Amino acid sequence: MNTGTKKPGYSRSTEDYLKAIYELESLGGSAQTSAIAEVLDIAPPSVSGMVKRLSESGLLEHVPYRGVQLTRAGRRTALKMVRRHRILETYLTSKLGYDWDSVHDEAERLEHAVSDELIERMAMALGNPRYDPHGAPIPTKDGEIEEPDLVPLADVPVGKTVELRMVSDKDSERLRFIASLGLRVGVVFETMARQPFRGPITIRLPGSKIQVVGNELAQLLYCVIRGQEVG
Amino acid sequence: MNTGTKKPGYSRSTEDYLKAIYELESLGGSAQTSAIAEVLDIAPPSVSGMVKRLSESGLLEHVPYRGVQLTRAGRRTALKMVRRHRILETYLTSKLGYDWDSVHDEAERLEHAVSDELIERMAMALGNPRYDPHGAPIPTKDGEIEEPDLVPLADVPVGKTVELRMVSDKDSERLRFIASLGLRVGVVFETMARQPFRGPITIRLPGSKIQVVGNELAQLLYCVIRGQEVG
DNA sequence: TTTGTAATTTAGGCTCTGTTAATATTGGAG
DNA sequence: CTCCAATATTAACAGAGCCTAAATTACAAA
Repeated sequence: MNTGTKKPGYSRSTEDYLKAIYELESLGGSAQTSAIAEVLDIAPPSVSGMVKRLSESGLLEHVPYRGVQLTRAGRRTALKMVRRHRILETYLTSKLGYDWDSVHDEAERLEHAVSDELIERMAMALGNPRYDPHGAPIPTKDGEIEEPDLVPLADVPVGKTVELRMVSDKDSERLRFIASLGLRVGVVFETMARQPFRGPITIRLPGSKIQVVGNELAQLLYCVIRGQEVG
Repeated sequence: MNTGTKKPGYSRSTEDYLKAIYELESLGGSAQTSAIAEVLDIAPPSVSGMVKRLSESGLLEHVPYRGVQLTRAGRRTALKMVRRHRILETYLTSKLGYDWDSVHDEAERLEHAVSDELIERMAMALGNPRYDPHGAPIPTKDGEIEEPDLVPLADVPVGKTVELRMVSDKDSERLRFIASLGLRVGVVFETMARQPFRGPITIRLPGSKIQVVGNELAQLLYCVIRGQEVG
């Protein structure tokens, strides 16, 4: 009577791989071995080995030399890890006074140790938030996630009013720098000018504060365009 | 210039062994291989192997066939784990609505994943508590722990007024049963009678509620004697 | 079509932490 | 003092997950 749908209980490594692969898939269709290796800071042959084990467990499908795709079961677990990570980040920020640039590492470790119950209690205590402190959408308990339609600041035309909606949580230094420019999730500002050749972008923040943002950074600042300045 | 005192970063297993050995030492002088194996639910030869590695790391001293004792470094780490565990239990109980019978397992996993900073933030949010929900003393940040002088209820003479101060957190079912008797840390009651031959003890709780407690359970209920009833 | 380069996988090894089976030591009972 | 039972250790091995070096495959450029 055991249909194989008991308590999964995957290893820390397994959880890390699934989450990483999920995040790579969200960007471009399927995840390459070398990309996984890069994200997890592991040698590519180690990834080959692990991918084999994970595909034998039915968590992903592997076409040798081509890449990897999560199965339904794999995606379910990956989304659970994403939910855990983002609830944890939100909790640490709202309830324990962490800054948005210091929650990532803590959540990265805790996400493997918490129970479902603890996560749901935290979510409850937070009023079931839909976004984490970096603006990333939090998957629901049953694995649904909003796919927000955002534009990197680097691609916003000049003269638009935009709202900053999401920033990558990975690099703590970068987050500190972003905050030091006066940028935070929810801030509304205007694009004033952009230099050619992937040059920096000038923006006007609330209070008419002017800042210049390099192109590389601007690619990681995800915005919604809210309106258009009168020329 | 590396004196070997950098960031420890011990494995999950190492942390479990050290904590278990610390707790065994608190009961009877030194920890036997079989006792460690029992507590950690591991085969004795595995313990022999691990003990060898831990003693090579300078965390404990091992006299073959005799037993094991923590070194200063070992005790420091053990007490850190105990602090983590007890702060976590307290936090989960006070801030996230857990019952005293359900916090142990959660804390057991989290204690390996949290950072020092998170524990200190939790402790701060709780007002630096000195006892966990089961009445166990919480070691300070620098590894000092109160050694409360408590008497098992089983050893309290009849006719005394006592306060329940501490209960083992290990067995969730037992904790539920204890609570169902009306017993909680801090409750003051009187010993009314005791049957011979390790028989049960009759107590009178606040509101004159009478309960009977088996001897085995009574050995795990640690009390202070507060006064004496007039014969 | 051939060929070079980059990406990937296979082969072989290592550490950690666990297992069981066999052996050694200790300490108490006779 | 001897011997047995309990306890502990050693030996041999397993598997997860990492590594490097060598072999293989894919793909694009010539």
